[in-house]
Amino acid sequence: MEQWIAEMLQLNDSESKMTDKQLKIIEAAVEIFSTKGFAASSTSEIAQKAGVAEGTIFRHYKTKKDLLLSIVTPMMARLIAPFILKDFNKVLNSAYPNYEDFLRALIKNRMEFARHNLPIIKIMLHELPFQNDLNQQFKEHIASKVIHRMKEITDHFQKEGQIIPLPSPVVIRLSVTVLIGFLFARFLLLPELDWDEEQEIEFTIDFIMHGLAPRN
Amino acid sequence: MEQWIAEMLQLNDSESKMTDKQLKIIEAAVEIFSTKGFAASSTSEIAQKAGVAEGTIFRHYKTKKDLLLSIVTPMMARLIAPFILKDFNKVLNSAYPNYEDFLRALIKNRMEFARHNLPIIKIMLHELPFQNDLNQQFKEHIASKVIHRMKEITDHFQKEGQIIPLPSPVVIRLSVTVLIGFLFARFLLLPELDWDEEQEIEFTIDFIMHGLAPRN
Amino acid sequence: MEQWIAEMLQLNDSESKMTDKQLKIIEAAVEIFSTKGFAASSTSEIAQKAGVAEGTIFRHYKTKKDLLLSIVTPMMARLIAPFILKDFNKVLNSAYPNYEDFLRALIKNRMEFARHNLPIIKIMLHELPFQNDLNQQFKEHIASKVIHRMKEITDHFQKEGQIIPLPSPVVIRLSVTVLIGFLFARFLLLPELDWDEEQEIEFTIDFIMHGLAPRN
Amino acid sequence: MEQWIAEMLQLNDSESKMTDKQLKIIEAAVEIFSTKGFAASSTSEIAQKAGVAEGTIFRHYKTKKDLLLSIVTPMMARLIAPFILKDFNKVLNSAYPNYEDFLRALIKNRMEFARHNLPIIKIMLHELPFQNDLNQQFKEHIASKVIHRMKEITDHFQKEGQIIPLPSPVVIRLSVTVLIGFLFARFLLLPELDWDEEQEIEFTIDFIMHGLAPRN
DNA sequence: AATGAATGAGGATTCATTCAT
DNA sequence: CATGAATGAATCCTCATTCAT
Repeated sequence: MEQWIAEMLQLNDSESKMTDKQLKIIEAAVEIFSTKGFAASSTSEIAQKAGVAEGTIFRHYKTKKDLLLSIVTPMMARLIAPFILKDFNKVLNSAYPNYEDFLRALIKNRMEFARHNLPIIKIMLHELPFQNDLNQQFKEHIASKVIHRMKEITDHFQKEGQIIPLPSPVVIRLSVTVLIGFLFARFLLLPELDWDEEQEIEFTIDFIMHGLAPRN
Repeated sequence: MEQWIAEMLQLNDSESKMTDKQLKIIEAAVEIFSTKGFAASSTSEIAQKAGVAEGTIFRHYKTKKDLLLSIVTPMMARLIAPFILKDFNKVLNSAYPNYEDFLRALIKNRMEFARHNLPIIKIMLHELPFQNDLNQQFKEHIASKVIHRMKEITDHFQKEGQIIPLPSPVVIRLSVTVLIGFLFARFLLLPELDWDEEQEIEFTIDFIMHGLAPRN
Repeated sequence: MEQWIAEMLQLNDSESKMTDKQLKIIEAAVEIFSTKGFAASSTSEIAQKAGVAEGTIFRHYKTKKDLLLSIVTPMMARLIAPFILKDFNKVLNSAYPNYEDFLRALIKNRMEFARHNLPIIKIMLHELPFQNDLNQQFKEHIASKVIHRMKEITDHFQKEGQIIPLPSPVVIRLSVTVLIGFLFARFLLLPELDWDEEQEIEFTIDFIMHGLAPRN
Repeated sequence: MEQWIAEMLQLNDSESKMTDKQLKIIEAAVEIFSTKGFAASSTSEIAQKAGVAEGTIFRHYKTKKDLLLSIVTPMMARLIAPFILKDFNKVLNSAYPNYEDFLRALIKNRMEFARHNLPIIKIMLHELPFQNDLNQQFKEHIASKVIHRMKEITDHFQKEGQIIPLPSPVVIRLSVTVLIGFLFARFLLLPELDWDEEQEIEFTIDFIMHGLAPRN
């Protein structure tokens, strides 16, 4: 778990170098928050698991909540990374000649993302409903952007006649719903199953494509 | 909120009379648990909101956890009520000549259920990952039954050639995913929107039906 | 255990008839007080063990402390019963021609008493240091009487030259110490041992008699 | 005789990495436990008397029970210190040519011990019957060792013909009973009396020696 | 930067006692 | 008489946070 956390945080905080202890604290916090929930986790347990004195946590993070935010906030950005890449439009026009390819790329990309960031994603899911600031941050900066981009894409493929001309919120909802449903089943609900991911992905995409195919 | 709670608990405890205070406690607990999460809710706050001495809570529920279970456990049963109705088979064969009708009945039924039990459903969703006993209860008594029934239904309509002969777990996952995705969006993610439920339901069903239509 | 408790309390409260429930309460209290100590015993546990509602205890005994006193106080009187029998002087002069016989009678009598009242004796021992009123009661009404009588007896046998003419407090202390030490070992310290009581008593008396024999 | 004192103090010093506050806590706890009993003492009262926040107690002692044990357990060892000194055998053979001298040394030694540790001894006496772990600890590590040593000594002096050849448990019981009886009377039962300790000790030893003298 | 002792407000829970039924 | 629901003060204990070192 260490590498990707360091990596992830360096992305965001490229200038502020993390101490070794600081990293250990984040690692411990991620594990404990993700298994017990934020409210049920104690800073002393985190300190212990991090091999750090209790006070040390508060030298780096003013409050327990701060610690949470320092974990979840950067993850938010990465959650929508594929939707805000600068060359997304280019990609949109050239790389994905059809909705199916786009879906396949998206699903695979987010799948790897989920695979490597599962604990933090869990934390995010659990705390979004309770932490108002997180919730707002999510709605304002994340959801709106994803929806915006998805709308562009949907419009694009609808114009091309590739998918059914339903209102774009409906198309987005249906697509995303199935996509997230798959990830949810794969990683959260039944992670212990022996999934044939390739095949499931194809079933899933095929399902969406037929569901959204223009009616004749 | 009072009526349906009373109703719900009368279902379960038709003989055991709840005190007035006990009911107040449950109501307060439901509201507080659902807005702050179990771990972040304090019994003293519950007592205050219920207009009851804190000790009174513990006269009726040995533990805070007990109070949670007394709220969530009966809800579990009702969660799958439509799947274990005695006359389900009859219904299956006669009332729903096709998968579409079945889906429509199911989606509408669960929609009403969600509408009337939203707070407790929230509690359930939030606590399932953290309360091991709840989780196990859910997997053993709820999920397995739903899956079992869904498999029967899927097999039935697959035999009739109404839906694509994919492995039933896949069919179930795709159907349920879309269904739950809709309920989730409607009631949890964007409840403040002005939904045209009838139309959304039709879009959703249409999407599933085309997604699962036999390929020619 | 029931009979002797009833008996004991009827001795004291010969006029006020105990309810069945009241008796049950006393029985339960004796058992629980003696195994957990007064402070660590809860009235609710007593009520439960007595098969009685919590409130019922307080109908008969105004406070938990009252309940304790109602158990211990009558036992106090019986503790010194042999020392205040009306015909004690007669007995003194006629029945016990020597100190040895007196000791033997005393030791056997108190032994039976201890055997039949062990739990209450335990309660008394444990609570005497903590309950000031009990303590005072004990010193004023019990200890002083025993000492007074013992002094008479000691004086008597010292005058007869049967025992060493030490100050009577010393003689009393040594005699009583050995006696109680034996009872303590027999019933409290090592009750599970297989005691040959007759022999131990003879050893004990012989020890005291030689220890107090006039020096030549 | 100073040796065991030195040793005893080393026992105490070795573990003293005590904070000032920690010491205050122990002092307060000893006083309150000894006057009200463990169960009737509240941690808040201890904290108050120690001039410390209540939380501080639990930083040093996980549990109220832990606090009790940290007071009583080391006292247990010191209770039998004179019986487990390494050079006890030497002492046995050389320093105490007769049982009387041994008794005198023992009684004086334990008397000083009692004088200086009265409150903790009280705590021990009160809690031994209720705290199972303490009880077991006492029986296994303390009582058995004392009895073992006493048996050696008794055997020794019986072989020399100095004391009556009764079964050693009887001899031990009688000796210890009188000794403890004296300490009990002196320090617990009638501490306010103006004791002539030297004389009482001599009376007591004389009593035992005559009681255990070989019959002719 | 790091520690860890100290804090005190707040946590869940227990308890003796009361009172309407 | 007996009940048992209700109480609220008190209990033991936890926790996030501070601060002197």
